[in-house]
Amino acid sequence: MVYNMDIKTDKGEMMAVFFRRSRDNGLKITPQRSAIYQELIQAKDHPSADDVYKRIIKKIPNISFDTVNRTLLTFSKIGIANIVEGYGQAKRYDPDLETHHHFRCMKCNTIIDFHNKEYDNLKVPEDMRKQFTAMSKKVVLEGLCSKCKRR
Amino acid sequence: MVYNMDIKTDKGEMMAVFFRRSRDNGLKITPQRSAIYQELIQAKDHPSADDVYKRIIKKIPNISFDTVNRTLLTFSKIGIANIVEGYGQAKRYDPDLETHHHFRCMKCNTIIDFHNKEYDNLKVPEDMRKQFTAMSKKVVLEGLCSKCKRR
DNA sequence: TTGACAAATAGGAATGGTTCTTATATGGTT
DNA sequence: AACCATATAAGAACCATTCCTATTTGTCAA
Repeated sequence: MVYNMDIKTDKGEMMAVFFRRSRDNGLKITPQRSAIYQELIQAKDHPSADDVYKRIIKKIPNISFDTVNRTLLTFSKIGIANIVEGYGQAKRYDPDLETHHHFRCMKCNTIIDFHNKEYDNLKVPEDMRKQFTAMSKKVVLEGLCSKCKRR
Repeated sequence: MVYNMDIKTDKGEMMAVFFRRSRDNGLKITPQRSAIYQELIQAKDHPSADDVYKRIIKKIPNISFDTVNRTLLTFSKIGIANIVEGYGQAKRYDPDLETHHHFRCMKCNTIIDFHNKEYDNLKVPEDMRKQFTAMSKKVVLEGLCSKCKRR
């Protein structure tokens, strides 16, 4: 008896998305790419390229760091992974200590400040407040700025 | 007649905060530090350490990059500047494409995902929608995680 | 199934940003 | 005015990322 036969796990679905999106974008399905994607969906800690490399080298001992790094960037380009805070740029500083919010252009990485009362008044959810001490909150919008939209 | 005599500009106030906070934290007021802070409050683009260095070298030609970098880090430690998105870490990846939100620990840099309906339903403000195309929005809370709180 | 070709990979070199080290200089205090 | 802890300049070291090139490998069409 094969109980699991028809159960589509989340991860199974994610792998299916991976195959489809790769094909749709004319990308070859290589063992390295598959392994990197698998490693990523197993991870629960928003790993860096180096983190993924360190884990995957146990399974594919001669994989190169460059492949891991390049592949993760490819994943974000075809929309099967997102890059989270820490955009791999130099640290950027802001002397404005008032609560404000950010729009970030995904193309040119410009960060634009904006103010918004509704956003300022957001409450930290109860369950988060129990575990953590939140000292600041801000809304981050990401998309295309007017310059990059034109192109 | 000195019209401006009593007008405290924002920047004047900011400089006052700079002096006070520096003293309170036992930091010396050096020409370099003052100049770096002035440069920062004039900037409107969330500059990187290198950006600030390139600007300030015109005024203090023999200042070193290291001083600029170290000083900006000091500013964020004593709370007169914030570091914005791009925490100077490696890029970090997330295979979860659903809308979710982030809590970031300011000490250990851990990013914790959480879900929240109210946050999901936030509207992009009208004036932002006119200028930009927002493709994602998320709330970022920053503070201390349970581990770092204990210490 | 095989052959051809475009795409992907490994490995190492190069780059760019950040941090460390150390000798010298200086702000703040006595 | 003199002292000392702190800050600075300069360059080396470090780390993450990207580039380069020769080799390998999916994929597709015959």
